[in-house]
Amino acid sequence: MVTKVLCVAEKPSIAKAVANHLAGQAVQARNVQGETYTKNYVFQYNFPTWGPCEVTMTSVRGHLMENDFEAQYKNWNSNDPIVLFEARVNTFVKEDNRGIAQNIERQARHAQYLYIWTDCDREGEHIGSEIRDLAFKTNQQLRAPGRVVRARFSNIERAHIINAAASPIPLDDAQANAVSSRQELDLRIGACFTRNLTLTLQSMVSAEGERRIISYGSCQFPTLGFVVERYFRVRNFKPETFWSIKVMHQKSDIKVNFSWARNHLFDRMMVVILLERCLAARTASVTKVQTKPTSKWKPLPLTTVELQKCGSRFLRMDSHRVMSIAENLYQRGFLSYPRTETDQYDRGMNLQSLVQKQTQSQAWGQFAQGLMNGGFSWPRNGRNNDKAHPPIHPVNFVAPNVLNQEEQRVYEFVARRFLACCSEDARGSKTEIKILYGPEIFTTSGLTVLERNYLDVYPYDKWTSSQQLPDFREGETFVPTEARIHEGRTSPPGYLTEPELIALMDANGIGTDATMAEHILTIKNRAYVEARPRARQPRNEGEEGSDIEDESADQAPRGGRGRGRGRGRGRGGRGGGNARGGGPTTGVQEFIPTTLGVALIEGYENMGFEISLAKPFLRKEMELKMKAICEGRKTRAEVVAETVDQYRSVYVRTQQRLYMLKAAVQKYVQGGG
DNA sequence: GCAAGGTC
Repeated sequence: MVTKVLCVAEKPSIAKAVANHLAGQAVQARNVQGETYTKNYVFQYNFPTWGPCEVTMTSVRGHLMENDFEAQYKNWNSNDPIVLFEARVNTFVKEDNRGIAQNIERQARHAQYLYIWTDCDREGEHIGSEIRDLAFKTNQQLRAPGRVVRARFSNIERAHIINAAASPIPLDDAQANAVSSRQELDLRIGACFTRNLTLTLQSMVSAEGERRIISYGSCQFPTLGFVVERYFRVRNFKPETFWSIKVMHQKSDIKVNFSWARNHLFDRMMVVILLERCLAARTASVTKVQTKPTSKWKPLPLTTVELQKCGSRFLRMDSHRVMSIAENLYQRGFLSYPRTETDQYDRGMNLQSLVQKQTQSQAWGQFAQGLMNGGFSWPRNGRNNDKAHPPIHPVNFVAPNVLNQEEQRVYEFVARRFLACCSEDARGSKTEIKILYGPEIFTTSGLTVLERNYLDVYPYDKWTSSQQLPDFREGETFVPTEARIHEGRTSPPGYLTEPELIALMDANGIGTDATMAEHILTIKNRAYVEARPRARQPRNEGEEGSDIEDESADQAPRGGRGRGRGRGRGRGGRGGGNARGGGPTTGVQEFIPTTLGVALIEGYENMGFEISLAKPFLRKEMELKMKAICEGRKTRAEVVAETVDQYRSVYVRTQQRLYMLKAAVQKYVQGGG
């Protein structure tokens, strides 16, 4: 009797790729009854572990199962929401997964082995356990040891897949349990708090005929919290005046501006005294002239988070839009899988063949050809590897006329980013000049770009030569042409932009690559925040904490706009901001909380619990607990029990201080702002 | 009518 193996992948694209690799040719797809996307692939394969086998390769579409409370808890009004911490939760096949579940049950019936090919991450492990449990229903034999295995793979290169097929490993129940504990907790906590908030506040915040839902979730609330926190930092900002010394020297018809090593001081008298000492010294002396090579590093391989941030910055698309377009391009076979945390390419990947495909392009084909002719350089390695997917890259060339405008922009960005990753860093030469003027040090620097390299294909990065510096020699002295005091004012931070919000979520573990854009959409849809295009230049990257900007005269009036106008709509549309007299927008969205959003966060904050529902710590704690389950330090039951206790206690105390939440809503929403 | 996580 021939040995039969059932292979199941997490998504149709993986099933197809793996089947073709193992079969060594394109395998004819067999339709699954009533299914549009899921196919079965039947072929022969000689597994080193089991010998020649008849293989059926199929797939699911993510999680198969759904959790919900028992029927008696469905009615919001007949139960106190607190019962949801204890209520029985049932797990069942999701409505639109029935066909897929049946397919697995049918195919498993005669299989000797079940080979799971879900992604190698926690969720993948859990999906694998769902598939296994379904297969057990029709085939008890599979319960014997060694009959259910999984593949360890992190990309779909042929050699890698063949290798994975040769070395099956067991499914990791600990990881699956970690996920199922998170599912149960998110459901209980989310449903309990959401029902309570909605039942308590709905009448206060809904317009006539409207029945607004006020939801709580372990991801959406911290996301809102970030927006509100920044909003208050902008509002509470008090500008301060500072002073600095600016030195200019004209030499060989070039005006050179030197900047003060102390940057600036908040004490004008002190600056006056220091300037006087400089002037008293009359001459400045050059203490250092150094020219050395410098480079601008090429970008890292593209992750989902980075794609979303760049979408906001360069493509004028919000994160949700970018993701749906990338998803579409993936399904049409143009881009690789768009949900990945990985910013390293596996050494075994044949990147040159991917570069080769891009030589067809009118726009960047020539650059790609240059890489083929010896310009190729292996991409840098970032710090992340989810062991499930490679960085986002173009898998096939597509002509622009096949795509609509937005698709073109996304495809072009991914392609250019990929080619930039495969190029050399840009090279330049940097000159630093340091002078001593009286007791004070001033510096200036100049940059000459020598080789643009990756910059030629990646216009999203800017690096340009500065003005040529005149010749200065160490020890040389001169009388500066001009030395004066400059007055500036600190300016408030801007409202939170979408790339900043995504960066905060990423850094705090709020949501995943696949869900961050959805959480942002949720807080928009719940009317907790409003988004509008920012009408000014983006702030310097990585300076989120810096409130200092030069040139007070050039400040846009970003602060003191008063509190958000709450439920009022119609503030969208372009050019909503008034900075710089309605100047051009940058395409970056900024978020402002509505009165409701502020009230929710402030209401909970005012309750003064040691753990805040609006801050990311609870989510981080959950992450740690999941890790504990994965490492065998805790059981699923322990984690669920202790977390439920923790939240129940928060919930009970919330009820005692519900008046605070109502007061905050009263103040912000009904008080008219 | 609730969450967050997969996936289309």
